[in-house]
Amino acid sequence: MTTIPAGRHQYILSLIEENGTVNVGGLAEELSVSELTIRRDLDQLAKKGLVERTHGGATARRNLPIEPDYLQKASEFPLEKAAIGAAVAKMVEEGDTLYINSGSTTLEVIRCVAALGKKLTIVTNNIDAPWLCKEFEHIRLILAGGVYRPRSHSVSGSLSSLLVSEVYANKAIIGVDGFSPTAGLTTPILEEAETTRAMIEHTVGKVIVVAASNKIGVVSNFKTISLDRVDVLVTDKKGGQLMDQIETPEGLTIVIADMQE
Amino acid sequence: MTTIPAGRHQYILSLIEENGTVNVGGLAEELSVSELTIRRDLDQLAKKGLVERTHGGATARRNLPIEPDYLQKASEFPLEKAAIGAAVAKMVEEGDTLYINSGSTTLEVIRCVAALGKKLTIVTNNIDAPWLCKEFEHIRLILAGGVYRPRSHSVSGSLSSLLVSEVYANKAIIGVDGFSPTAGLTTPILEEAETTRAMIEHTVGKVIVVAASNKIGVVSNFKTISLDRVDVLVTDKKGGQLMDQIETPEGLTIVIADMQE
DNA sequence: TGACATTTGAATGTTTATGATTGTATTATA
DNA sequence: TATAATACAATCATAAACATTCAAATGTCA
Repeated sequence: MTTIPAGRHQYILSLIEENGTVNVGGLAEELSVSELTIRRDLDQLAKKGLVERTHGGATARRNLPIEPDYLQKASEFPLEKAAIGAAVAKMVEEGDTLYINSGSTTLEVIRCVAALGKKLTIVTNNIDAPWLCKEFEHIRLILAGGVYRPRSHSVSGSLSSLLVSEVYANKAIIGVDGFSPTAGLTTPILEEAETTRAMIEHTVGKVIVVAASNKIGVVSNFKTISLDRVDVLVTDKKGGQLMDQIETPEGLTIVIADMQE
Repeated sequence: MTTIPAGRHQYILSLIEENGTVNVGGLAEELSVSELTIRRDLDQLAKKGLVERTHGGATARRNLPIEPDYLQKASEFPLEKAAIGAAVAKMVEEGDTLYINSGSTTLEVIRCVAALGKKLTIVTNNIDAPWLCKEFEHIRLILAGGVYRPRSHSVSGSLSSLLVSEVYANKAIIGVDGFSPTAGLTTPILEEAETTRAMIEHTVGKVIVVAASNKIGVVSNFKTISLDRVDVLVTDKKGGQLMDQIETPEGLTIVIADMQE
């Protein structure tokens, strides 16, 4: 038996693949190392997104294997994001061409929208979108080009706008880092803001902004557009309460995504 | 037991193939050399992309989370492709801007080129490239946009050419499905041919074609360009033998990628 | 033969992995 | 809900693996 960490990791993964779960004590005995070492192994595998850590062991993970820090962000408000994704999916109609920008919330939107089974064209700068859509014949996916940004799993910048300037969509689904009545939509990355703005400018129909409650009232670094171009805000229950306290602009529809549903 | 490096390398590879992992101490004892020598062996194999180096040993190279059929294709000539990738990496210089089209061989090129540690700009339509480059700060990766094609893990078509028409590279590294003195470079997909042609037309330096022996003399469906625009062909040993029988065009340099090296 | 490149091993200081210890958090059971 | 058992997190010391540099042995070519 190999005595190197990587060998243990492989073995643990194969065991999880087979049984669905593993427990710390059993592995420690079987591999003749301390339980502490096993815990560290499992933590490392969990950080890579290969297993799901549980009390006393680990279980198989079904979702995408994606980057740890991104994974963490993606699982920040999983229920809220899933609810928002489902709510947006209801607004999409057969034949739509959708602009969808990058972000963990909009990735969830892509997942829900693609699962509808409707014929759609999705134009996005999210690098994970191909992975989600690879099996769906009914989705025509157009990826924006541009400079790759690992941290945000996206491409952006002026080269992205080049493609966007040639495509017109009838709906835009936009995730933001800040949603504020005064500052409008804001993001922490200049290039992302530019690409998102280009998307909105080339949308002839409704602009739908998705934002969980932790984005409401927040102002990030770079402005995308002001709120008057936004038609619909899809948020969670808590976000709806926050919006009640704010003076909502004219013509903005607020949709509360129900998590119980 | 032979004591030459290449012999050890082959033995180590076979052992990894069989067990999934090897450890430094065990190999050193088994092969009667110092652990330092084993480490150097593993480092060399890792540099060629044949194994994955870990603390204490090495493991079989992790596979990308990619489609089965693509995976199968990618592992068709793994040693040849790794050798070709390493050979191309030697031709790349600090500061280069590279066009690299899609395909399993060129993906291997990206892996080798990215591992060099040199500051580079890579422009590609291969959707798996971000995954390979996500940890490399020294690589600026520009992804071409366009319509996503799941089967080939790429984006292509006229929207891709839009971005390509704005970027000029000083080297192009092109994978093909057919390499023929009479028919030139050919691929089975029209859009891919268009995107590849655009890349070559926007390259001011050398055009390097990579093709394992199973592509030499083959004619696929759609022509990319004729051979007179190709400066270098990088192929494997068997491919070199095939090229000897063919009348090589003027000005075409043929590089044989050595697998033992 | 001599100059040179390649391979190998030794010596060095550094990084990583492991296990013991302590106290805290979580789960199970009465 | 209270309590015991288990799993955990945090810290430290030790050991193993590592990177780096140098020098010796080996092979190659002129």
